[in-house]
Amino acid sequence: MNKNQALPSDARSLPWDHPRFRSWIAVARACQLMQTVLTRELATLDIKPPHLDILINLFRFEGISQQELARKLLVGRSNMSMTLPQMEKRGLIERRGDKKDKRVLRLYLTEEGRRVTQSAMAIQTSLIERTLSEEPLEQCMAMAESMERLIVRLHADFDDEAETA
Amino acid sequence: MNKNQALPSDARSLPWDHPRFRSWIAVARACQLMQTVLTRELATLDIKPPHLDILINLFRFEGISQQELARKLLVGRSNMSMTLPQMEKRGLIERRGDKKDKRVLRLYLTEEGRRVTQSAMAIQTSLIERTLSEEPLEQCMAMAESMERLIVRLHADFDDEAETA
DNA sequence: CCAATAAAGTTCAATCTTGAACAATAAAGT
DNA sequence: ACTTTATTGTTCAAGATTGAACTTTATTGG
Repeated sequence: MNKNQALPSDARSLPWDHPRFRSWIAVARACQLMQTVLTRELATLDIKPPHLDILINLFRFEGISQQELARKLLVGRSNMSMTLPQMEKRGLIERRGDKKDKRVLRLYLTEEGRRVTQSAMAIQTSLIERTLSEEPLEQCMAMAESMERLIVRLHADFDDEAETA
Repeated sequence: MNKNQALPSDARSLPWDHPRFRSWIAVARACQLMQTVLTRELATLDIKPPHLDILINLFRFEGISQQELARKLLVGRSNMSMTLPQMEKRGLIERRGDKKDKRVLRLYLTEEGRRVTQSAMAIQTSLIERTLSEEPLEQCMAMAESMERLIVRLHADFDDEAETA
């Protein structure tokens, strides 16, 4: 019985024999598909999922800084520096310097941005509702709670590895 | 009571009031974090999640064609045409022409590729087990079943929109 | 007050991904 | 047999993302 455990690289005990592994693969696959379909449906508004993520965050947290936004979205600051000016040129958002701290740029939705955000959220919500409608509400809630726990755990790993490096 | 429902673009009834929407956002966020952490841990092997996806599929389905692989991974054929030659140069995989059909290239792992795949799978499995260890097995299984159903539903949408276009 | 350090944002080069146009081969229809 | 249509894989240009180096502004410590 020690034999198998002593050989981590052994072909026995393949990952797909682990129930949690299989479960997670299903989660990842569903996410990827959802993303793909969402990308297609958002095309009518000429925006992509990353833009929607930004818009939704500005919708909820008006006046957030680029840094804070990048952290929330788990992307690099440079990403924001490349993407936000484009969205500004398209008239979706506005960037104004902070009065107190001249380093930070605070972000706001324009009226047009707010309209696009609401249309896009309607598309996303409809897709999600349509896709999850057959799943019992209890099951959805239980899933959400599990995911919240995973997020906490993963964030610990994330920050750990970041400061170790 | 009719007032609110008659205004779909109204600011009331925000997406995050819908329990299924909130649930899915949590799923998406957990996935993204998992991906980020996995990317960091795979760096020691000098491969990235897309490479691992390819390796795992070759591990399971030896002799698969580029087309089939692209379909499984939900990426474009051009992606495979760009990525696979790199992996071939790194000695992880091998591409051999099909005898019957001169159009198709069939994919195989090299010995080195098999070693790397096993190391990478060990990393991924360990990360998943570590992250999901506190979730009851029943809950994991229920989640997996939900996800399988979502995948079926989304795939229907996916194919629909593809052939409509 | 001044030097050192930290933080916010930008720039740039490298890498990934995608979709459209293309070449080669196979399958179908006549 | 032969023209048309499909399929497989490649190429190319455009767009997205990242990490490192850099600039400007704040903060900290002497």
